[in-house]
Amino acid sequence: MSSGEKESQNLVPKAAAARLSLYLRHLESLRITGASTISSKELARALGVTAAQVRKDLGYFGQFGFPGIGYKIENLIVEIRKILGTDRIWNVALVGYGSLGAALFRYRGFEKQGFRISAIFDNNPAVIGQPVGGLLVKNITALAHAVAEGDISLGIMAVPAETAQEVADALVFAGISGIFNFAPAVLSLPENVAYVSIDLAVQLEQLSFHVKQLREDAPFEDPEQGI
Amino acid sequence: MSSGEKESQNLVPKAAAARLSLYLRHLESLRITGASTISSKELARALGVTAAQVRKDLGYFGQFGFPGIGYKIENLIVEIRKILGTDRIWNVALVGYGSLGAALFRYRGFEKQGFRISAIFDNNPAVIGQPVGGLLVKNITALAHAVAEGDISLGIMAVPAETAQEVADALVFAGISGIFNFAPAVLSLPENVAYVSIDLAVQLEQLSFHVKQLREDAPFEDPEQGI
DNA sequence: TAGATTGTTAATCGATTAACAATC
DNA sequence: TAGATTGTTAATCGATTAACAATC
Repeated sequence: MSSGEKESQNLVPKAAAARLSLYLRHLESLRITGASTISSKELARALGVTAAQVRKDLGYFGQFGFPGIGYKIENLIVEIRKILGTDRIWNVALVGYGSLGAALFRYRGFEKQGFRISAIFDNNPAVIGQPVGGLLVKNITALAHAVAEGDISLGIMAVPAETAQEVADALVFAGISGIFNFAPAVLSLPENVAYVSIDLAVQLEQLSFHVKQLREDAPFEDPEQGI
Repeated sequence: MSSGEKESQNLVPKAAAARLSLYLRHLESLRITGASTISSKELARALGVTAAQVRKDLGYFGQFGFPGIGYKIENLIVEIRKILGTDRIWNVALVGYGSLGAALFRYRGFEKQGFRISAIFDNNPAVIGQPVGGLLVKNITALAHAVAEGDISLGIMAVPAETAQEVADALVFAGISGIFNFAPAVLSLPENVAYVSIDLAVQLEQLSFHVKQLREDAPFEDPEQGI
């Protein structure tokens, strides 16, 4: 508890970090247009947020802009990548090679951002040993060894809810630093393991909730309704 | 602008609605254990939130509990389903039958919550006409007709970023009420169309960011670190 | 220089938590 | 009755927005 130890803790709203990814995505899409600078106002407009928020979000991490000019796109891309940790390659273990796991393995968007699925695991004898894009699906019992060998620090879980906690425990035991979970379950993890979870059904439920809310707020069919 | 028109607008924090889905998920998993009531404290503990938050979240929608007792699980499931709009079947159009689209179609979690993918569309001649689990992949040009015919009100987009906006426009034109988007793009949609978006690469970036933050906050390797 | 735009402080807004009377 | 727990108000906390001096 010496002074300063809590300094770096929670100064950054987590929503700010989430927006950083979206800024990056837009900046990368701008590169091909040949633009070289962008203002917080333009970036905000493209993302549907306020200019003040763009500047504040970036301000949590440093000073990247030029008054009167804006931000240099190439430079900002590099800086945001550093912040997010995608200025490097991350080796990722995929656990669960069902249809979702297979789709995630084939998904091109990951490697574009430096995430390389370098090992695949399952517990199903029918898929263990199967060759997949240059890899072999391994028995989940080989996880710890492969993680250590392959310098793997992230795990993607595409397994049923029933086995989710035990797979998570195995990933933690293997020494993984972060878990991206698709199983519809809350995982208990040690504090030093990072955690992002998506439940696809929950997201669809949110959509139906929003649809319902819109209908309640506009009880009479009025497709051209203004502000 | 007559009085009262804004009443139902934004009394409910959107984070509250998101948690409702998680409460529901946990309650459903409890059913098989035979428990019949649960307190806000127990529910909170299982989800990693505070008991006050559980009560407040539910309080936005009504009074579902019994002082001194807690909530009746069966009853609360029914009520949350009503709130989320999953007390009915939603027909869903899946647009984009690549590997992600195929995985989403096979995903069992959707139908459990009442979402039925009842039509599949693509623009690729190689997959159009292909039979898939009792359906045929249709040409995306048939969207509007099929949506009207099939009482479809939600759309899932599993298409590349490049075509995302035009697919979204087609869904809107076809009269869809909500879009679940997996394309890494910000969509422009009319205000009366609900919208949930997941960018898988963005989620992985968030994970690497959190891993990086944990490492910065604990510069010296200390796997047994306490609170 | 005048116009544009940043970085940052202060003001506002919204969401979470704590506390407790009412109820079973 | 005593103990448990809700629903809700008030207090706290955190995040967003507005404003503006500094800068190019």
